[in-house]
Amino acid sequence: MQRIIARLNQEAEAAFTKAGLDTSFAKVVVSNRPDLCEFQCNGAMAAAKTYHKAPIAIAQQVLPFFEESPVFSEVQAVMPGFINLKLSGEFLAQYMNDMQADEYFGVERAKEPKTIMIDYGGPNVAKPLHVGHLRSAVIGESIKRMGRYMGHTMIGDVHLGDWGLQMGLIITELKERQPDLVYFDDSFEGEYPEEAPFTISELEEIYPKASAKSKEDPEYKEKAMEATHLLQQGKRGYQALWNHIMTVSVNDLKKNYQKLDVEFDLWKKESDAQPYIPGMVEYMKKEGYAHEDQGALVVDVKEETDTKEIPPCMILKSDGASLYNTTDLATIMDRMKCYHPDEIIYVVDKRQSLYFTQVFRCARKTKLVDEDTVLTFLGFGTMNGKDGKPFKTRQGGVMRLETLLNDITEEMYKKIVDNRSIKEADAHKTAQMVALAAIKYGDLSNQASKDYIFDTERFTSFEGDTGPYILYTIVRIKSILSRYVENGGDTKAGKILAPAGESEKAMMLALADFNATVENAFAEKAPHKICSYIYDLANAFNHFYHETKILSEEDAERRQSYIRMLELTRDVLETSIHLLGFSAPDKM
RNA sequence: GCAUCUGUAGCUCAGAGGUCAGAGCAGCGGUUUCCGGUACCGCAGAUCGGGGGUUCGAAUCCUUCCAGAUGCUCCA
Repeated sequence: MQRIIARLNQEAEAAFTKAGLDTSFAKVVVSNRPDLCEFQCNGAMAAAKTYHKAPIAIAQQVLPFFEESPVFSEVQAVMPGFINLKLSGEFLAQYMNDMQADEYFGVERAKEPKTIMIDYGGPNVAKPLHVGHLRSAVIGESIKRMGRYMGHTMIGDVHLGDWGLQMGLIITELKERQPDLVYFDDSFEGEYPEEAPFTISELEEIYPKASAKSKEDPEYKEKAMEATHLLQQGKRGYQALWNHIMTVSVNDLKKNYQKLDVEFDLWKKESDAQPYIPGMVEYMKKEGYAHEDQGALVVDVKEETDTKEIPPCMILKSDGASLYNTTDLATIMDRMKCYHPDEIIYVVDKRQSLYFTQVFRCARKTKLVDEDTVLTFLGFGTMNGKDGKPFKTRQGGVMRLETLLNDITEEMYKKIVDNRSIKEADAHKTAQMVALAAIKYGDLSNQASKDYIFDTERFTSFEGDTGPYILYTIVRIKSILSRYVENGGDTKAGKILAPAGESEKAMMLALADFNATVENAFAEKAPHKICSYIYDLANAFNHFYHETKILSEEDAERRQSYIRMLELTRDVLETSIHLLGFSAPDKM
């Protein structure tokens, strides 16, 4: 469906044409003075110079042609040359009815759907998720859902960190503790056990211990590096252990992401990219892209327009080992080969900006991607505590994501039980939903690229610009609708009528903005725009609700119109929060 | 040192050339013959970091200074 603003632009263009003026000046925008008008056209001021006329004279010149249009109920030319516009109620009501009939509530889906891979999550094997993983998961999930809603093929890849020293460390520590395990018996030729010799909590305890030891004890580190090397060479026993580590760890990660309502299409790992490396290195050498520099193999990626020195992209370390760059480039090869995406989006910490600049340039220069393959770096800021410093536990340690989620769920549970009589089991489930809304909305309502302060008290509040407030509004609408149905009402009867009052019209205008909001939010990869949209819509509804008797409205047609409006509002709100990655209960 | 980003009300954030700079929280004052008051309405609170410039018009563009965050080949 055409955006309402696009329709208004058409009207404006027609008016300017009729007035003998260039249509390039005919631009309508949402008013920033809602007390004066709903939309405004500022073209007269821009045109003043071209036509050597006073802006107000130009405004008055086109005004009659705006008046002709059926979509406006009120048009005015005011000093210095603004054209103030109000929409006709009938036009708006028609737009509402069309919107309701549309499966996507007016959103224009992509005419040429793209295949877009989105790399987010980025957890490491054998390490628990901590708060640092939150933003990537939450932002990435939202963008993935927005892209899907727009009709694109979105492929979410968790891009698991399973390569490197960490694995060697775990194997080494395991060997110290349980040297008798068959995995360490080189003469063993039988089948290894199916059961892992450790649980996830043991694994999570082993890794930090091993990591600490390796920092203090060079000999231990040597052993871990050796183990890593043997693993990468394919040593049977280590491979079997690696499989166990993967299985135990991935199962746990999946459980945790599920609690966050985050779902990946692919569980690809850094190790999956390793087979591409030898060929890739060979190719880069042969084509002359890569050269040796201080013993390392690098690709120059600096460009003339750079305002600063961009260091070359390193492909192999001087000891011949691969590194993060190598793996990421190989991953790009893998992705191009398997999915041939039009775009790859990386949702990662913004501090990796320079690094990704290097990788992207290298991939482009060495033609690992097509010329028109878009590589997007979506860097997000740090999640800070109330003191403005990176979020920590009270003890100053890294907080687990699970702990954060549990704490906030507990908090929500108390609030829910305090205020409403609700069944124990329901309260628990509801608390989880509200907690997720609190966390995700709190995160997403900030611009992704900026650092933000995670304020538990503020995010979990039912008042103000918060997730719980949005859910409360949805629940309230649902409650009214179900009461209507209980009393024998038919929610599908009738249609939306022209608004009778100001607050009703304001709500319609808010609803009508849904398509433009979603389209823009996805184009700019800015979930916070959806947040501010639903906050406005929720406010518009609550305002309307407070001055309108809905169920006791005596005029049957008007009552049906109200009900249909509520349905549309509920649907738009629920669709929006789905795009953000959470959902609303029926009661709370 | 160089580079990037950020600086808007007491606090947390929107706004990215257009009419008095918007919210929320905190503060103060209201609204209940109640469809969910975890709501709604109002008041108060801002030389948009400072200076200079471009423009009919600048929080928004340019420039400079100040402050903070971050990053600058063999970690990821």
